[in-house]
Amino acid sequence: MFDVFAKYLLSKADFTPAELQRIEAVSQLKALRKREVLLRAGDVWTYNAFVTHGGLRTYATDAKGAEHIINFSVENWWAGDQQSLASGEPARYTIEAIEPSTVLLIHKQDFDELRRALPVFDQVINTIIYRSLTASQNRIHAAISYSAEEKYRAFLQQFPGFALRLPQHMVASYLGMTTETLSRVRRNMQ
Amino acid sequence: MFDVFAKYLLSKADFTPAELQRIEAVSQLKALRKREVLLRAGDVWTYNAFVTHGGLRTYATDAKGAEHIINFSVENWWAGDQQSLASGEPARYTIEAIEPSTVLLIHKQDFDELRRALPVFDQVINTIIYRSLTASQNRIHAAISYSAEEKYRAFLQQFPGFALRLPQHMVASYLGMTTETLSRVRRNMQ
DNA sequence: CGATTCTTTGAAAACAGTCAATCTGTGTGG
DNA sequence: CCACACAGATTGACTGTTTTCAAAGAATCG
Repeated sequence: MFDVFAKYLLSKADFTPAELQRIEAVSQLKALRKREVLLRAGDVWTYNAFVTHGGLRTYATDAKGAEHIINFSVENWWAGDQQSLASGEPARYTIEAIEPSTVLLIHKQDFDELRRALPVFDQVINTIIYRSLTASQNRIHAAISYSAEEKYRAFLQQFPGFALRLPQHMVASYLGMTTETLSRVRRNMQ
Repeated sequence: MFDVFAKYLLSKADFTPAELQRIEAVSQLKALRKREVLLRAGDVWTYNAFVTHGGLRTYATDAKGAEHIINFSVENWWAGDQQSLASGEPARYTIEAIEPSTVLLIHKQDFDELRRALPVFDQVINTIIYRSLTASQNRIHAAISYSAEEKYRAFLQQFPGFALRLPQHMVASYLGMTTETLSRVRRNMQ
């Protein structure tokens, strides 16, 4: 399981075996069943989580009980509540496994220490954060500019194949529309 | 002008005079008239820009000629096209002064060097990036979950007073609705 | 003051949401 | 293996919201 993360890191930069070992030493693996919750809204989040297998969703629940998916995290990507992690406040989002999944957890303290001690690691994390910022910006752009159909097309293009792994109502929730609307959009596209 | 930035940095962490001097050495100031463009979509962006006075907007123009405001940057905040900066690709967004403004520019190379050489600076920038990520996430949440009125209310709450400095059609564009809709939302709120 | 930009309003059309029913596929227990 | 329950997807009719288009009114700037 750790080797998935090691492979990921090595694809981003050159890590020595000693460095990888140091990272492994503070990593803990956690297997999640389908629908199992990694973080519940209201709890405080103190980890950085890397998804080695499966897929998770991060969502908010509104006053009417409707869920709004803020983010998907599939294998080789990160999950977590950045706000809670940085501020120590209770998380506003719930993170839940969509499929049977495995995540690799590194505690905030260990993580920050790794960044300080290993320049390569710091560099890699930095790049990832920037990429994540860019992705957020693209999503904002889509959300405020596109029609329902354009949003769906952009989603398919950005995550090819991924839509097949997800129930459609989750895609709809991610795109900010109802299941029914997405269903009709799909019909009109054929 | 640089003292605005120095004050900002000192409010975030302790910088020695020598450190501040080193930062000043690679900073260049640029005054912008109202409507003056700092970055035009299609050009490559190679700076980090800090706004010391005034306010800018970052926007995309769609096929129909409509503008969609991705971001506002007022005094004591940052502006730039992260995607272009990181990738070297042409910028997708245009950055333009809403009011007469002053920005402090640090070239990408100098900036990265400052981060490497000055741990305090690196730390501060890191915090800012995380905060920016959190802000993006909040905005995504609002964009996919809220009604027009809720979006406007959230905007007023998040940037109190700022709405007064902006033409309303820009607020509307930022929130992903038409000027007419925002005008009607405001009427119904009274 | 005149020109321009911004805001508001109304009416119609397009779009997306809601509610309720039906259809589909999957998996479980008998 | 079948019957059934269940979750997900689709559809139709209706409602509500937002956009579009056009025009008029207000505010701002040189």
